[in-house]
Amino acid sequence: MTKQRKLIKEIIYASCIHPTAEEIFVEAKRIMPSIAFGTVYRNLSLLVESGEVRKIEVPDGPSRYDKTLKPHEHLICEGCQRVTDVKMDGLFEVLNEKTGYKITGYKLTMYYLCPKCRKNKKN
Amino acid sequence: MTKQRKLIKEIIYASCIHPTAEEIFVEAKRIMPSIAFGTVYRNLSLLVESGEVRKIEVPDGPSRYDKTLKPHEHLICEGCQRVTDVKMDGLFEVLNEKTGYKITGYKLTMYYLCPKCRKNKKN
DNA sequence: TTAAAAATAGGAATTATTCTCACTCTTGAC
DNA sequence: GTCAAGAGTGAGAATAATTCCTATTTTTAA
Repeated sequence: MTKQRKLIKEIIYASCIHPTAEEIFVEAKRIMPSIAFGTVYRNLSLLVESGEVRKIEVPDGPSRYDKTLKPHEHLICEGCQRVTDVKMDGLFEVLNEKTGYKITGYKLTMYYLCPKCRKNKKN
Repeated sequence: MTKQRKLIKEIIYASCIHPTAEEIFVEAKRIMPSIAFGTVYRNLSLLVESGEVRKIEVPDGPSRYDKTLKPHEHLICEGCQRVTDVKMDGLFEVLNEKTGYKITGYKLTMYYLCPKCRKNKKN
């Protein structure tokens, strides 16, 4: 684990905003000014592959990255695009059963209107 | 509904391969040689927005488009990346209940190894 | 039929991401 | 220690997917 990769992982684990590669890069550069954008991307791929970090694909925007401490799903607000975590136990089993296939993984993203945006829409 | 949009929708509805924007463009151009790539993208967005067509985001590849006749989910093979449909009733209710939020929509993609790829991997 | 509005073709521009490569760090055998 | 091999980095070029721009064409509706 190089110091660059360690730093990138720490930034993700310290953040609660599900940062984009660019946001991670900016924060990393603040701490280690020599770091390159390509290094951030390369290490993000490796961290995702090793399961230490999760990639969230966002429609019409750059991917976001998340820690993998506890399994959870994502809710994206259709107003402000902000990502929220939501715990949901036993979904894997439900999907395996419902499909009848041997599923190796899944990606679930749900959409809603967060309280703030619902309020704004009314006005 | 312009004739370009109609053509694009028909191509998607006639296809069973969940075509990419490019594949749609190639087929559309065969029938209407003057059509432009930008027109395909613009109309795909409009068709998705109106709910006539569904967009499937594929990790590490261009998005694919699908008809919306019957509700169903998608299985992507981790070997060949091919997309397969799978019917799953009552999932919306499950998610609404499990999360406790008023969900407006969701996107579920499941991963597996299709029979062909499983066989190839063994050899 | 004619003016306004909407959509198109074609290509340039943008965005997110990956690739290339010269250089710099380890690291482990001697 | 030191030297060679391999892994990883920084900087920027390249690519892929998609969106944007604009002059022109088509449609609409008065």
